[in-house]
Amino acid sequence: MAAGEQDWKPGSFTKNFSWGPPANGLLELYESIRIGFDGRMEDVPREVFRQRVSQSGHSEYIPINFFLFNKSKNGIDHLVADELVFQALTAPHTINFDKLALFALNFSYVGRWTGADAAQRRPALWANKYISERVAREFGWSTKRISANDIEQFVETNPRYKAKSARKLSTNLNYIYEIGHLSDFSSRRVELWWVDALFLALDRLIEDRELDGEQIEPERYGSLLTRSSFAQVAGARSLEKDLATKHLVMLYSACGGRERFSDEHVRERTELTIPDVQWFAANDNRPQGAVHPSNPRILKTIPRACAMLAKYAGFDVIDADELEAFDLQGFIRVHTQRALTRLKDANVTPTMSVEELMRLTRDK
DNA sequence: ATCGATTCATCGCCGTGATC
DNA sequence: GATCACGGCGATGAATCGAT
Repeated sequence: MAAGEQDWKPGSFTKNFSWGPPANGLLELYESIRIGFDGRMEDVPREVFRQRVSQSGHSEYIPINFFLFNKSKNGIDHLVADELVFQALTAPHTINFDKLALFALNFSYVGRWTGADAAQRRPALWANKYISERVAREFGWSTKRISANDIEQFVETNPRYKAKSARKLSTNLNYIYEIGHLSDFSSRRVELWWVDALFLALDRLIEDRELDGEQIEPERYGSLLTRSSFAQVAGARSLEKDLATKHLVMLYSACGGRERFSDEHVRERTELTIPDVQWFAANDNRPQGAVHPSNPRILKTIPRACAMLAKYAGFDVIDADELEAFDLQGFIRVHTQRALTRLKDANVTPTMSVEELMRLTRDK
């Protein structure tokens, strides 16, 4: 397995996907996922997905071989319902989805299926390395310097690249980066797509380890993420992102990792973690938002059932209606006001030490 | 184990539209 | 109006499947 796994092969990426008008971004992918999963957050047999998608007149190979995660369940190939699928099924199509999808492509963990060769488990290492080595390290996320020619030059000069030509792959990759707004990756702020990407990365890393029969304990989620290329390919780095990472990994494990999409698991987990909680089976299946009190930009959409677990992990939960019109500035205002009131109530005096002050503001 | 059928990755050609 | 780059399309041959 060793040799072939490191090879860079274009795979179906030289085949075009019919993205439609550039202004659509990755809408075609978004729709393919919705059709392929038939709107349900459950793993779907690869064969069923393919049939649904090809019947609807969309191409299949690019979604299933580059953007989604494959694994065998009871001997049948399945596509895994993970964070990317969750976003496609529960949120309208926006550039947030496109950027999350670009992350998935660049992160490049798509699992295994029958007939796939070893290299296909990481099908776009050329993109992964182009981003981490050239765009991040050399260009410092100055994305204007990305071009089909530059990609071609990068790929062609790498000894790991195994194909006759690199032109088609390069123009296709550059095209996707453009319509999917890779340029926004230069932001150092914590943004919605980045938060989702972190969850997606953990979903994929954990699944990938599982393919080799390795179960990752929740305590190791953080280091699993750190050792991966997540931080290199998820846009420009910053202290804000580093700080947010800790909170989000905690939220991820609090909600049960990949089990967060199973209401049954979440229910059991909630009853186990918070014994005296009242469980409500909600009719509303729109997701909710978990916001971290330290920074309202740390906003993660989660399955409705996870609300209690998110609160337990120290997040505030906002409802679907609120979420749709989430006003970041307003949220900050309200929270600052509350914090000031708390300080006043706590009789803050000018003679307090920094430590005392910190203790007061840190509570909850 | 064999061999035709099917699926797949790769490549090159073509029409289109942009540019000078 | 010549040239070029683009993505779409489909030909090609290799890999794999599955019926026997």
